Amino acid sequence: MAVTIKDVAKLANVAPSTVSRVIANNSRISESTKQKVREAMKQLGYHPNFIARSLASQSTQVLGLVLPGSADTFFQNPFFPTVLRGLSEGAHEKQYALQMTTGQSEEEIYDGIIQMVQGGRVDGIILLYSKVEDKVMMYLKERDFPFVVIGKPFKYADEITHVDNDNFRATKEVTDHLLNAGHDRIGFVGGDLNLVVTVERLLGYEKSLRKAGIPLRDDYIVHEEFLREGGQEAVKELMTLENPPTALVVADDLMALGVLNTLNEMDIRVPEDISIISFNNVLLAEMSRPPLTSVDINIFDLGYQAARNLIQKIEDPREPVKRITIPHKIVERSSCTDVKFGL
Amino acid sequence: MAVTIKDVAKLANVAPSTVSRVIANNSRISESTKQKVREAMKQLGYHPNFIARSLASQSTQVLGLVLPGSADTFFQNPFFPTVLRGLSEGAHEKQYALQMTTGQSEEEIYDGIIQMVQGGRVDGIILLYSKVEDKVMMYLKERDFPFVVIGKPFKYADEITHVDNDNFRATKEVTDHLLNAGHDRIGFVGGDLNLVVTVERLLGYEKSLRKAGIPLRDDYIVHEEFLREGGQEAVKELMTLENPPTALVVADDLMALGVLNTLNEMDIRVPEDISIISFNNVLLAEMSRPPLTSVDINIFDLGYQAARNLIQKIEDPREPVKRITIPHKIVERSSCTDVKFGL
DNA sequence: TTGTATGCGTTATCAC
DNA sequence: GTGATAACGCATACAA
Repeated sequence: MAVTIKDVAKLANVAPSTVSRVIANNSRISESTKQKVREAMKQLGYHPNFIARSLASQSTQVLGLVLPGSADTFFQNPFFPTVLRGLSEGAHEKQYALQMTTGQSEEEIYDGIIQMVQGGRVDGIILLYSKVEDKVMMYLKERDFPFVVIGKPFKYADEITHVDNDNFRATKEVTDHLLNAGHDRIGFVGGDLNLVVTVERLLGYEKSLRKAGIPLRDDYIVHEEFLREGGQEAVKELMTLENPPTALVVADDLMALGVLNTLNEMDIRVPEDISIISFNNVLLAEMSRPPLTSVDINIFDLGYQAARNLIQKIEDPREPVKRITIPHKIVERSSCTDVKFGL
Repeated sequence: MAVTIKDVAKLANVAPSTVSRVIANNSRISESTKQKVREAMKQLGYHPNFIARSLASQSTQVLGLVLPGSADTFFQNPFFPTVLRGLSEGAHEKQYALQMTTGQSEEEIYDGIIQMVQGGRVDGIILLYSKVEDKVMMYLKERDFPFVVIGKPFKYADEITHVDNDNFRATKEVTDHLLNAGHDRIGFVGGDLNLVVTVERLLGYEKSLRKAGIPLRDDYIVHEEFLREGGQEAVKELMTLENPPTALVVADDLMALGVLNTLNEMDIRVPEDISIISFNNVLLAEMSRPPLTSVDINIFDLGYQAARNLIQKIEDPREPVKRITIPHKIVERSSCTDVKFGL
């Protein structure tokens, strides 16, 4: 087997417990023995066994990641890698590792979480999504297990620590932005209505229009998976209305890319014929034609803060419930323009 | 504390070891006691403690993931989520979890690996890249720790289990394809030369040309990070040569998207003025304008097979070293065309 | 078929 | 300051 704390103890002529204290850098150990023990560790190439340590200390230094059930599509979205990078950095800073489970069905995923939690595999959990009805969230909440949500919990938002943008306000600002540019026929292309983020964005859009005294039109609102398939149809319908919109608020850059392609096929020019503004500001937004005006929601920070706050909560259970709001910012590119001619 | 094997034993009126055997579904336990024990487990809401189990059985059911040092850019590439999905599915099928470590520097990453391995956190490791000189790989090889490489190891390729495409052949085919379409001025836009995949692809490209009797031109070969920044410059230089290429082999869809944008700015039309063929066939290839002809390398399978083969090796150490080659396929879209006019 | 006893490699609670 | 020793929760060799 590998070299253990006992081997080190023997070589250094001390008790195993002393070695353990040296590892923890306990202050009541004399510098001289610390040196002696460390020397022995180096000599033997000792590395502490995390599993044993976890068992004894009842903590694993691992954070569990829960991906949405539709992981296949979630993985496709550039949102994922970026938030993961943020999580990864936040975790790494505090010496935590990240662990993921996945499953084909909601049920499998749920079981995976239970195993993670009850099996003691992780010290805390990060939910990478927020659904309208979520079993997992309720389970964790009831068990009082440390977790944070990226996004806004549908229920009990003030009882659950979460990291989110102010999506309502962001979408309102974006819609105002279009309004100010002279648009008054503004459509909304959103994603899955089971996701809280979609709902929030839709509400912000509606709020803006309502405030401007513009009546909401159901046929201006479309919801699709971000993948191209369905999007095509929806956009075509939207644009063949009698009075099609002159501007579109699109919930996601990837969706916007699909919209862009459909419009291109229909020979509708962006931004001359229609303005588009989307969300997330991923690399794609920069690389599309035309480059997309997009709301930068600081995806990296969403992950980074989620990790940090979870770790705080793990290390001090008295840490209060928090809502961390990550700022957003509209990044202007070339997919939006003022209305130049009366319509 | 949580409910343990002892509590279950007590309730079911058996010894703890019997409960343990029921969990393992040991065949020498009578059906009746199995039922009895399972009933008790259900009643108490028992879940086995993975940490304790890991310590006792010296196995964690966790696979470690090692990302390339430049994780920031790696994360951006759609390759990553897809391979992760494959890994995730392969692991999940056999009830393994995935764990990642990251670090800012090569040194930090290396330390992370050591901790994973020596700390007993994982049963095996998957290297998500293959660099020309790699400390981590050498470390794992020397220690004889179970691991697989996604990509082709630069050294000892026949002593290290790895999952890869035949990138040499694929690039040769692709170049042949352009040759057959009448192109004879074909450029190559590749990525980081420290990555084995880049080298392999470059060699395939050269082989094809050499075989066709076309002299290699240094000024037709360009290497850039896939991110747009540098790519712009390189492509501009390439296209302002006296006799610019009429076709480009691009190492990656994301790079190709950058190339497409640069060409668009220069008013060079694809495929009318220049043909482009790239690799990976990620979602982007489909959504770009024009849609890219791209080599589908079955990224998902790379991950899936890597996970499966690693698990095999973990569960049976006598498993021989293997080289798994994942097939590729050219997916024709609209970025390539025959040379119609003499040049 | 089932029970007993020991070990997995640490941490932590006592003593001294 | 340092050393025994008992957990931590489970698996398994050995008995019965």
